Order: sequence, then C-alpha cells, then structure tokens
Amino acid sequence: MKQTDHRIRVTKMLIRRAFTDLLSRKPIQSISVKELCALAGINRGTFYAHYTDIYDLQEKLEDEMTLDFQKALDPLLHSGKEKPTPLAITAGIFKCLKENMDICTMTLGPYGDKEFASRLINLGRESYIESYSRLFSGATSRQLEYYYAFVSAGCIGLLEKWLADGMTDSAEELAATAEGIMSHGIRFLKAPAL
Amino acid sequence: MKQTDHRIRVTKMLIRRAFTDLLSRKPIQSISVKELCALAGINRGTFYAHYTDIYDLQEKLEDEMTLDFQKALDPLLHSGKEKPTPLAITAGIFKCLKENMDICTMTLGPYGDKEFASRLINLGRESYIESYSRLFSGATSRQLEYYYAFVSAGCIGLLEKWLADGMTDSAEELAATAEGIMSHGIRFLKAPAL
DNA sequence: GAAATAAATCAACAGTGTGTTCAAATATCG
DNA sequence: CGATATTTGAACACACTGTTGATTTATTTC
Repeated sequence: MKQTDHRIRVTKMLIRRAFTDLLSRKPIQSISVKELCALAGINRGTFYAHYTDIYDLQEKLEDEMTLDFQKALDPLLHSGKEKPTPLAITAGIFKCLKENMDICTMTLGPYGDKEFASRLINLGRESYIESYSRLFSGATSRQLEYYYAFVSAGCIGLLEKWLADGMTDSAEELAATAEGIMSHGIRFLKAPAL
Repeated sequence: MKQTDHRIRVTKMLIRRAFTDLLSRKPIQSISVKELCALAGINRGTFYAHYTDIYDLQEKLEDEMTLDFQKALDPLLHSGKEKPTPLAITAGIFKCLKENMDICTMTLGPYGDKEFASRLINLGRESYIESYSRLFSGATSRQLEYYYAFVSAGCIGLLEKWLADGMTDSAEELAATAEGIMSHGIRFLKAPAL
C-alpha cells in the first residue's frame, strides 16, 4: 500500500514542480495538461495515470500540503503542558508558511487558490476560538461568526501583502501586527508592540 | 460613436444575464463560449463580434459595473457640504452592493472574482483613508499599509458571509459591524452598537 | 416608406487540447 | 535474473475554439 516505487515519486515531484512553476506565472485555468507535461518532461499519458485533470492535481497537491502543514503545526498546538497564547499560534502558523514558500505560491500568490489559504488558516482557528470565546462569552454567536469571517479573510489579505513584499518582515512581527489589529482594530497603530 | 443600436444592447444584455447565471453555478474556467451562447440564445459568431473570449467578457462587464457602482456611490461621497463619516461611507457601499445583487454574484459568490471585489471596495477607500490618517498621524506608513491590507480583505470576507447568509441583515447593521471590528477589533463584541 | 447600413445568423473550416487506448520500452523490486 | 509495475509513444474520436464568407434580418437615415 505504501508508495515505494521510486519512479512514481519522481514523476509526482516533476509534476509538482512544473505545476507550482506555471502557477507562479499564470492562472490555473490557462494551464493545459499538455504544457504542464512538456515542462515537467513527462508523457501526457503518465499524467493521466495519476490525475484526471489539472484541477484534480491541484486538489491532491493541496491535500498533501495540508497534511504537511498540519504536521508542522501539531507540535506547536499540543506539545507543551501550557496552552499556547493566540499570538504564539498565529506566529507559529506564519512561520510555517514562511518555511514553505511553495505553498504560498499556491495560495497567496496572484494566481493562488484563496479558498485553500482560508482552509490552512482555519487549521489553527479552533484553538484560537477557544481562547477568545471564553473572554467574550457575552457576544452572540452571529457576531462571533461575522468577526471570524472578517479576521480570517483579513489575515489572508495581510499574508498576501507580506508575500508580495518579499516576506521581509519576520513571522513574529507579522503575527504581532495581525494580533494587534484583531484585538484592538485601528488603535493598534498607536500601540503597535502590544 | 454612441451605442444606439437596439440589437446590440439586447445581445449584450442576453450575454450578461447568461453569464451571471452560469457564474452562480460554476467557476468561470469551466464556462465555454458555446454553452454561454446556447443559454443566451444567440449565435456563437455574435459573441465573437463583441468579445474575444470569456475572460474578455468578464473584464468588460466588470469595467461596466465599476462605472455603475462609482456613479451610484458618487453622490454619497461628494454631495453634502459635510464630509461623510467613515460609517456612512461603509454603509453606502454596502447599500450599493445590496441593490446590485448581480454584481455580488460576480464578486462575492463562491465562484466570484475576489480581485474585482477588492477593487470595488477600494473605490471608497480614499475617503476612508483620509478620515483615519488624520486621527493616527503617528503611525508608520508601513503599518498603515498592513492595516488596510487586513481590513479591506476583512470587509470582503464579511460581505461574502453576508451574501452566503442571504443578505438578511441590513446594510447599516453590517456596516456597523465592519466599523466596529475595524475600530476596536475583538472588543467590538462587547459594544456592538458603538 | 424605401434605400442604405449595420447586426445577427448559419454553415463550414482548420487548429488545438482532451481523455482514452494499445503495444512496446524501460525501470524497479523481490 | 526474472516478474512486475511504470512510463512511453502513437493513434484515436471528441469537443471547443476562433475565424471566414454568404445570407437573412433588423435598424437608421433620408
């Protein structure tokens, strides 16, 4: 059952590289199987042996990356006896992203799949919600929903800008910014280091 | 030079209707010219007389809608002698959107063009920035950029949820929620009506 | 209203990517 | 080495594309 065969792993790696390469230059809808295979240097039939079409490839790659991401994030969320602070969680997620730039291309780049970005962000969300819902037990669930809709989209927007600017700021800095905005709104500007 | 011909307007309207219809059910990349024309009840050659492909159609429709939107927003921004409050601007934008649901399909629906949504939001942004940058003159421009990246994406996320939930809340309510989050972050939950 | 003009239709066309099939060649694993 | 699994290459029908030219239909102008 295990994927031992060396040839398959090489093929899939070639496809993955070619795909992220193309995706950094053009939207997924204008990537054809033909050109992908030409770039990867494999036969078109081989592609169809593993994937049904380009979108199936995207899906499978995203699932794979989600697992990697989850694995990388897991120790942060469940290792220590202490519950991590929201800031630590956010910083951890951002650090994971910075260490996996090819994921960022697939999600945060100009032709990225923003839905997938949203799913990645939400991996850490449960812990996040838990931390905050205790603090704001008076709020209606509807308002909480709106709040999360806002801030999860906001974080993605923040990350897009981060990537667009070359990811020069550290993950911790960016996490602090995100936390500041989420906690204090515009007022974070007066106390950025909070 | 004016587009007087009745036939052209009918054709374009049929195409527009068919396009937004299809876009509410499937992503743009799987909409073919053929099926669009079949649904619109026009000849395929007629489509090519006006647009080069589906993406050209999308672009032209978005430009058109941007003008409509701008026109609808203009009186709000420049009519009175008093400068409108940020809340009023936000509420005005949201009201525009609610009154133009087919724009929302093209932007905020599951298969919408989020880039376009972003552009629409930013139409009101200049006034918005002006109002706030006076209040927070001490902040660095970098932080302001991050803040705007966050909140403009956040607003889109909020609007997506609004649309997904059937746009039941009033535009004013939603604008107040957006304002609350943008101004006070998570604390808006304790003072939602602020 | 009639003539001139413009637009939409229809059919046909080559071109390109798709998804599948098969036998042949090649690499991997036991 | 031999059995097995994967990749290759070629061929195939199929569908959509984008364009063309002749024809029909609608609109504008005089």
